[in-house]
Amino acid sequence: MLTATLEAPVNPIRIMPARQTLGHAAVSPLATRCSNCHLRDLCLPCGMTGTDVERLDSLRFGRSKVKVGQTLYHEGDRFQFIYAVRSGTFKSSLTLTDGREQVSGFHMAGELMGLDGVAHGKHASSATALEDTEVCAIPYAHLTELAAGNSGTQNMISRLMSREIVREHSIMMLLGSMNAEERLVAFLLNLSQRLKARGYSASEFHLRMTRAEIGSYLGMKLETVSRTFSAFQQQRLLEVDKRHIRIIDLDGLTHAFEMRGH
Amino acid sequence: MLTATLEAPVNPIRIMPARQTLGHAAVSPLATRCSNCHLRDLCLPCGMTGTDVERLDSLRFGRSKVKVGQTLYHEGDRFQFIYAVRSGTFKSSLTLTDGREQVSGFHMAGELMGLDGVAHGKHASSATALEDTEVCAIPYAHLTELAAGNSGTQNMISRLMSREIVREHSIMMLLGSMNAEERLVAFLLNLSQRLKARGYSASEFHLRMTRAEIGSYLGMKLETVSRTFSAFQQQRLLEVDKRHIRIIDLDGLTHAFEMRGH
DNA sequence: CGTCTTTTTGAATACTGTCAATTTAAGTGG
DNA sequence: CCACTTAAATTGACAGTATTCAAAAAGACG
Repeated sequence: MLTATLEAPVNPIRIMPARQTLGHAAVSPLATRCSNCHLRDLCLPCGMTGTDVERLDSLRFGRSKVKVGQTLYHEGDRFQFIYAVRSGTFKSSLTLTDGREQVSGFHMAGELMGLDGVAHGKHASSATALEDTEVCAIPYAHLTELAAGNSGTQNMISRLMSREIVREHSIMMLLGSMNAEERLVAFLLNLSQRLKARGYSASEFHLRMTRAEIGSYLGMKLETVSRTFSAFQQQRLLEVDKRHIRIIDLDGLTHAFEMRGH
Repeated sequence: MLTATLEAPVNPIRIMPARQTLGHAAVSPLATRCSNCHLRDLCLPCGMTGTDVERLDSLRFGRSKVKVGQTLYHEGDRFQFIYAVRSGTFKSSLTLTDGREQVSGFHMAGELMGLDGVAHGKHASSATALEDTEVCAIPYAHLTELAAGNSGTQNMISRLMSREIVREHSIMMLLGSMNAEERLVAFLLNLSQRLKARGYSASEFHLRMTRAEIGSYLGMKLETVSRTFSAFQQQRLLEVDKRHIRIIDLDGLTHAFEMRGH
């Protein structure tokens, strides 16, 4: 049914060298140091002490721009790097045995991708850019070396992984016990919070993903996603214009979300 | 609706000292050493080298018997130990805002519980024994100390956590993209494999959990679980007698499982 | 031996999915 | 730049699956 020629182009991604000689060479490398990064409170260094964060600076890693539609890594690729989103949005996804795609997460600035590759040395999911993006590519081997001599770093890795486990728990809860409306509310409130934490408006934002991708993530069909958006709009809880969302009645939404079990 | 007096008794669990003086004291302590444990290929030491496993023996940890219905730890409890199942079966579960229980996993011999507590220092789920059980209670602080001086141990921890992430991915796939029959087949095949890996029959086994617990885990109602079992029985794929399951037609089941998307 | 839990099954309902048509937006190439 | 093609989103009508409510049977447990 699908014409293969129309698949999103999957070009190889080049990792930029850690140190790119530019006109402003004196400051540019600093930007790739964790301790100075504007995302440091959201990203790898989150929860680390100041001295431990400085130790993190001995990590030398490259940055890479990934254009919309490009794939940063594929399910099954050898696991070498974990990636931190610097800007833009990614989705991660798995391919089902019948070839369909199952979206397993969305990632924005400061969030990590690829931790599922540690288990077997191969990426267990694929990461695709939903808009033009930039990532830090952190060599996992370097990170473990650093952790070997520094328990703060080691604890950070463990905490990050555990956080991922907890995060997935909550998605399991969502998929296992909520109806379509509750799922969509949970999704929107989660997005809203994460955007707020990044300095964006919590009440008005632009979705970077299609209805099909939202549906795949939430375990519902794209038509149901669309219908549920329309229903919320009619109830005056949201204003929806394609991918532009404005939350009108946050309490109403939250209420709809919590009224499971009557 | 529920009478509080009928809740399963939640007695405090006593952790037995690592070294209990018994008649056969000469061999008993060895049983708690990872390198000699009959579960070593499934449990913590899985994938470690021989010398690293021996280093694991410097971990001193206690064992604990947990009776059916008792809870090993509760959601929100301070996180101190990770637990390895020695014998019996556990469920982990979360409590939803409306008070209902969401089962997030089942755990059998050699499997670890509690890794979700690393993230915030509190257990993110509760663990309840589905039959009389025994666990090793491994102090997480000791484990990280050991890992600080031994990269093999550190990698083990990371791998185990990543494995948990991958495992949860597959449950998300299940919940997000399968219908009732497919979910139940996936569940049974998974149980079957895990039992086989532990030396039990892959084709005939006893379920330790109720229909309601299976349903909660698989995102369906207990009645649907029951009906689906009955349907499989009518199709001569299974023999079901309450909790006793016999797989008659493994290929048929597997086929039913893979025929998503026709 | 009676009580309570667990399981099974039926009937009716509700929700989500499927199929299809339409609209709008986005991207491509002349 | 416009015509054309393709993708994304919305909406309706209908079908199908899972849930809800209810009742009964079978175990489990004290």
